Amino acid sequence: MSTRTDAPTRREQILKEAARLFAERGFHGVGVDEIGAAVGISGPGLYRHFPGKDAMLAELLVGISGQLLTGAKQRLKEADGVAPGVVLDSLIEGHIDFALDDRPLITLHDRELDRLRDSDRKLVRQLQRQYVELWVGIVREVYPDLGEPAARSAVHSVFGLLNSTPHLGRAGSLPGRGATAELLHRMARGALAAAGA
Amino acid sequence: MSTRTDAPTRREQILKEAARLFAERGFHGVGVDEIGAAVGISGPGLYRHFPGKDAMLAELLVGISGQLLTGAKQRLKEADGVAPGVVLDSLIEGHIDFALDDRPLITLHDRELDRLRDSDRKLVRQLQRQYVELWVGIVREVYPDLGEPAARSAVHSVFGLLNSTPHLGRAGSLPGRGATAELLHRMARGALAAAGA
DNA sequence: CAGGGAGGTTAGCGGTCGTTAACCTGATGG
DNA sequence: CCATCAGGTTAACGACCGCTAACCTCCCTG
Repeated sequence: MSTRTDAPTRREQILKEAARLFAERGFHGVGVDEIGAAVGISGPGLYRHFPGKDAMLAELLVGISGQLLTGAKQRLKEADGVAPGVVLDSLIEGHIDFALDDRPLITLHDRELDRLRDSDRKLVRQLQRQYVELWVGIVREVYPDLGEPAARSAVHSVFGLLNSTPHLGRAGSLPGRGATAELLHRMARGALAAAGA
Repeated sequence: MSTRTDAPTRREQILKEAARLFAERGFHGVGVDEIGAAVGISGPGLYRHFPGKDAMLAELLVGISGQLLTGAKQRLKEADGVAPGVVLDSLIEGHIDFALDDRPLITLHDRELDRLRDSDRKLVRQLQRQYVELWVGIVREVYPDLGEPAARSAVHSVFGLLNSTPHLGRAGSLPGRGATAELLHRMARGALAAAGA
């Protein structure tokens, strides 16, 4: 499992705060001085850790896409031979965990992609595409009547459903993390079941 | 019905192009010169039609929220006495029409709200809240076992599902508008049915 | 036919923002 | 004990951007 207990490095602090600020006010809406202030240093001090503001966004987005993909691949590998429906449940669970634990990153994920340099954007798009195709494969195993274009549309729509977590009461008005996760899971399965008919 | 056939006014041209540009590159990522160029005039000419860049965004967001709400109220009124399931279908259909016909606006809707002046933002939030509550009421009629917080979460998630249209192949890779609308509709019903169990 | 408003134009101001330059400081290791 | 270097600091530059000023040109109307 290797859950980290060490103190976060300065670089990680910066990335975390930058993600939060970018998600709140948009990439262009946040100045480097604000990011610096959020970690207790001021403005240009950030350039000791990153070559520029763009690089922070790039590292965040590549990191998100890579994490989602490798997590899914891991779950795929661990569940070898089990029923495809169970594998699908595992994928859904992984995505929900991510959406609930890293809301700012989920927000950035589909909001600021176009602010990247061409090469970075291509990389992120490629990782995203792999992730989608992995889902499409499993979904079509569970619902063989679903054509490939329809399955892809359905998967994107389920992502929309699962990524709605930032809109669910910023305050603690929602009925606890576990119940929310379970509700989202049921809805995702219900949506996919309805798609495959 | 009053479907418009007249030529769009300059103001409407500007709003449409501004919506597209804001959705593509973010509010802060678009300059007034670009908006002007998109309608064939240049930069400061926009100030003959709007008091500022903020005002364009405000009018767009208030317009979206208002249109969604009044459309839903209309559907509610027309369907008086019919089964709540049918009313829910009508709400879903209205939302899908909007999401498919005005993708840039749907994108702006949940992306640039925080760039508004306080008063405008409050207004938009109020319209959005009314829209959500209207849905929650109908959903709870159809699925009486659903508690109010769960119903609200479910509604937000269904919005996430329906608003995923911008992510469905920008090119014509998706299987036609009618089929897409039908798929989204089925998935929304499936998700809600799964939530209410 | 005068004139005035609607709807453009270009020039330019003021502020903000990303980035660089130059400098400082405390820990670290030979 | 001195050299080095990681990790800060402030000052300032250059570009960009929203907006205003000043001006021009139709078109419509009394």
